[in-house]
Amino acid sequence: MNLKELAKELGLSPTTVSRALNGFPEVSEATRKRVQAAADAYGYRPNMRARSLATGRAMAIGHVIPLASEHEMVNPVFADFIAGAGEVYSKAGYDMLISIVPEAEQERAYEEFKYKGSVDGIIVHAPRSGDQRIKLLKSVGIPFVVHGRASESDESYSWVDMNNLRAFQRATDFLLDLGHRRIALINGLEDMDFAIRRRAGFEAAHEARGVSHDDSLKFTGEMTEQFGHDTTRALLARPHAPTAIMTSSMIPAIGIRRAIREANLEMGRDVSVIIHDDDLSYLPNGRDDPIFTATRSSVREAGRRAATMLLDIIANGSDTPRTSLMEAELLIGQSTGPAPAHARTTDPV
Amino acid sequence: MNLKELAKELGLSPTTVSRALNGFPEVSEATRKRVQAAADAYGYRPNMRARSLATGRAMAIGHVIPLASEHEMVNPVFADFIAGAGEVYSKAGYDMLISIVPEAEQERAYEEFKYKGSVDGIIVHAPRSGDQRIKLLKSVGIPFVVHGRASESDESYSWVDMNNLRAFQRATDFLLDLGHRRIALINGLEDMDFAIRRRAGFEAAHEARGVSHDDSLKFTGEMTEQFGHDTTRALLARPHAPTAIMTSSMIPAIGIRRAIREANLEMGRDVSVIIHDDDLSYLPNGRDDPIFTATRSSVREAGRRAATMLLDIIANGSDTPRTSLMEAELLIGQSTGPAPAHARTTDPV
DNA sequence: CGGAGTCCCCAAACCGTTTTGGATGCCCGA
DNA sequence: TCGGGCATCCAAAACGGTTTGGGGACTCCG
Repeated sequence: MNLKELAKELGLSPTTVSRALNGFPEVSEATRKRVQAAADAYGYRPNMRARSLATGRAMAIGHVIPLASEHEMVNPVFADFIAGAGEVYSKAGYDMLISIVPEAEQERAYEEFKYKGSVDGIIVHAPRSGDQRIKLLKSVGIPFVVHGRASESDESYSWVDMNNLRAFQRATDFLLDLGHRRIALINGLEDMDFAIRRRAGFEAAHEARGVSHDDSLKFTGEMTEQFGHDTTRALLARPHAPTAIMTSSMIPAIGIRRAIREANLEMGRDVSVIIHDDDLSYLPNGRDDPIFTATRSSVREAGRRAATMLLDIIANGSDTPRTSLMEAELLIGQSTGPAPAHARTTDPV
Repeated sequence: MNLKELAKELGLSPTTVSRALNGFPEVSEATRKRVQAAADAYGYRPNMRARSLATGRAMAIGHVIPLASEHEMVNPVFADFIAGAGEVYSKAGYDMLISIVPEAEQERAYEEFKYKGSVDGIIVHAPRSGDQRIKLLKSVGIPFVVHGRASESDESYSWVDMNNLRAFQRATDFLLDLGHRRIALINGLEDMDFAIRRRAGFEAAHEARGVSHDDSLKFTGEMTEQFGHDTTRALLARPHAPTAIMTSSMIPAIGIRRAIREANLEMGRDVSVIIHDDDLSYLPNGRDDPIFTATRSSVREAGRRAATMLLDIIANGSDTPRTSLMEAELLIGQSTGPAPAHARTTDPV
């Protein structure tokens, strides 16, 4: 059942039917009701392709999510981010288009989205240091919002981000307060923006107290369970093992915990651990008595905000870029405690 | 730059340009090359909305993924399944549309996909016992492939599934061989098809040997870390605790391991654990020496197969439904061992 | 009574492709 | 010489909506 047929059925012109259904004022209330009733009865739904061809709006948002090159890994936080964004889209009648492409083909994916006319806006995921994509998208001229920020970019653009620096600075402070002096950082890939900022927070906290921090305790890699485990095992085998470990996600933290147990040590007593918790629905850290002491910020909420922001930019234009910075909570759990006495002596390194 | 402009630029009709670019034979090789060169030079990409309006094909596949009602959880295996499917789509020039909706609104989502004309086919996720969606989709008349099967349905339809029954039967057999007689099953939600089949395999293995199995050792719930942990803790506190635990996913297994350690027991010695491993990219179980003994079947590969099958059905029609059953490997890891001697006596229950 | 203003409605153009149904010119064989 | 076949191109009609630019009927007012 299409518009023309419906119009004929009603003895009206397609124009009037269209206007009635879209709530234009040039149609009497009586006929509007009649049209609406008929549309419901026949189960009429306007064809989106035709509509968007006519209006020029695709009523869809594109997400390009990169496959980390090495293990073709898809970052598990995307699932929750997308769930948050999807909520907003479906309320607004928008579709969500997802394109999963190898790291290297991302730029082509953006251009295709634009030129094929299949989306009205784009969410940029996982920005890296000096990311080229932002420049590209600005030149392409399509509305977009970045989840995160591109570190060394002087371009201005809209973004939703968590205060990574502050979160990790606070967490590091907390460990320093507990007497820890050798703290390891098991971080995300080196050039990911979030990893850079977290590292900066980690280092700032040390420097504010004049505590030395050396690079042999800092690690970067893809956030897998394996990475957390292997790194921790190697760390604990060192003569002057760290007394605390910070990491960027729940997933490697599980591996860290495994390695600590394998070394017959106890987390929270022998080794303290602080993680960043994205509040993933399937890996809850616990509300009242969290397993891990954590900086927590809901990635699903970030998805909601980014989507809301993007739809707003599409609807109202953006003279000046919008930004939204979320602060993380610091939740004390069972995985942290004072540094063991024998380690409290001056750092021998 | 659209087709009309390009045609004018070339001094040709839109018809000829369209045919040249789409490889029709009615255009000379010379002009085809000239058109192709001009298209490349101007960076022309056909507008997908217009094209699909004209052809009637949307060149997009829809995935409706349900939000588990209680915790609004999005199943983390979707990420990998979608990564696999996405690979296939992008090679074939298809887009992927994702709609994340609360459990209850799924049917509406399917109808919208169809009537709005935004997709050519649909992948059905997470079928449940006696699922109504299959009947709905057949009546709606849109090609679809189910990831999994709907247990009590007599309808015929296309699906890609893993041999859940056989996998869990083999795994249970393996535990029985090792002398275990009290085996717990921490399974997915009761009416999920995969959970039903796995339970059936679990029970079949027991019955084949005349080993009793009682329902007090079987649990169903959403596959979170917490669920695995809490259930295991309760189990281990029982007077006649089970000596082995089977579970449906890596995620609860992590909680199971945590609970075992908290009880000062050792996995693989005091309590054996077998999991099903979906081979998620961010939670690798290890290749050569797996952490968990596991039945393994790549959900990403399932995504590839389902997508390939669906595209084939769309292209060639489907007189008879297609099916693809994947067998899981049984990988021996560190989490299993012979039943402890003191438990080998006849089951006191 | 005539003209202006409103209220409803409609015919036709348009969005950017594909596809149908020729049209043109040329070569070839009868 | 003429008709048929072939190669190459094109004009116009779809596809299913929205939007522009009126137009008729009615009311109101001078």
